[in-house]
Amino acid sequence: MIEWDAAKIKAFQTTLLDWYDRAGRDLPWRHDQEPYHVWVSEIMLQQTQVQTVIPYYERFMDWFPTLKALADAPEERLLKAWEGLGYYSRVRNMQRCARQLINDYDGQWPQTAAELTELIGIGPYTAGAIASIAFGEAVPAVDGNAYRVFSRLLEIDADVAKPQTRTVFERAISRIISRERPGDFNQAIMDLGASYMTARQPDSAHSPVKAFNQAYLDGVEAQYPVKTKKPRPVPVAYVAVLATMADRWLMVQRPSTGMLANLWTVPLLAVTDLDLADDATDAELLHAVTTTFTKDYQLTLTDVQLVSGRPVTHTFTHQKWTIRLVRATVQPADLAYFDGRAVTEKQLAALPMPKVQEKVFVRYQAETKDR
DNA sequence: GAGGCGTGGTC
DNA sequence: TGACCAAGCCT
Repeated sequence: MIEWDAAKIKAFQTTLLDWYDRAGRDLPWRHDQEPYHVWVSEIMLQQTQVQTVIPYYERFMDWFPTLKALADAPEERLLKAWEGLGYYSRVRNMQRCARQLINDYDGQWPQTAAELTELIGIGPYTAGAIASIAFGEAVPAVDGNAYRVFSRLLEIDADVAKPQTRTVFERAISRIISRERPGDFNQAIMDLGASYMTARQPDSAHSPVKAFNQAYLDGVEAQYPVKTKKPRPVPVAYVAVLATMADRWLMVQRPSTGMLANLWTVPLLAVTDLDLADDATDAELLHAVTTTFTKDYQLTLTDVQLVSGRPVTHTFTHQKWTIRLVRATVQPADLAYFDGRAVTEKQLAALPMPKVQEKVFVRYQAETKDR
């Protein structure tokens, strides 16, 4: 890691901010410095690309224009607004944070990063982003862009996959950040990280800060940032039960904790819970599905059949699901004890569902048309 | 502090 | 396909 003197720091600030004034992106959440707007955008942008976020942000502001609207929203509507964005605890934590602000802070945002970190769902990065952008506090906002940009500029060799590395970057950036325009400085770093200083195939030769990019000047840019690899997703097998009662689909809500919390899917049975031998036949599978389904949902399945075709696969960060599809019907009288909903096609649209559920429906329709 | 927690895009 | 990446936080 190299050090910059005061003159070089000043020159870097000027170069970076001049470029940002000239070429910074016009994004919907940059039209003002409302902390609510900054906050919503920053939460959406966690692990998510700008192009994906823009339409979600516009709709979110339409549905929940104020902190109070968000605090008062039904969770189903909230999750619907987030449907397809992933990491769904983000939006549930946002509502908890909105209520926290209203109840404990008189509806007023605290204005320092140190205080913002106390709020639910706001960690070191988001606190720095809100404090600098909305309130002008000269604090770093260390995200993936900052790791990428500053590891190259300063040849920082610390492993960015390790939590304690963040403090290394915070200390370095704290010395370099503009005291006059900290919010613009942090956003300029993000724009730089999304344009010239990308993860793959950076274009440092044309970067406005190439003269400050030590790794580039030394021809070792490809080495940065240093990051250890994550383990591969573990395989998990399910059977999806597409069950109807008259013209209604049987849908169940996932538990309030863990993966896809509180989202809706068709009943999913873990194959490990079916107690099947490795060489089990389709008939044995369907029998096990029928008995397990009855035990789990107090419903009797009839006309149980395997939907032909390949299983649906869906890869999460840490799990790879393989889902076989089973079609069945249930008797209306049984629904009294069903812990879920029997919904029409139209009602289905109001339920927040994960992407993997959409894949299951799409596959089912593809397999059953013209039959 | 390692692992849980989504999705879309690129190579 | 699989591997990796993209404005992280929580437990």
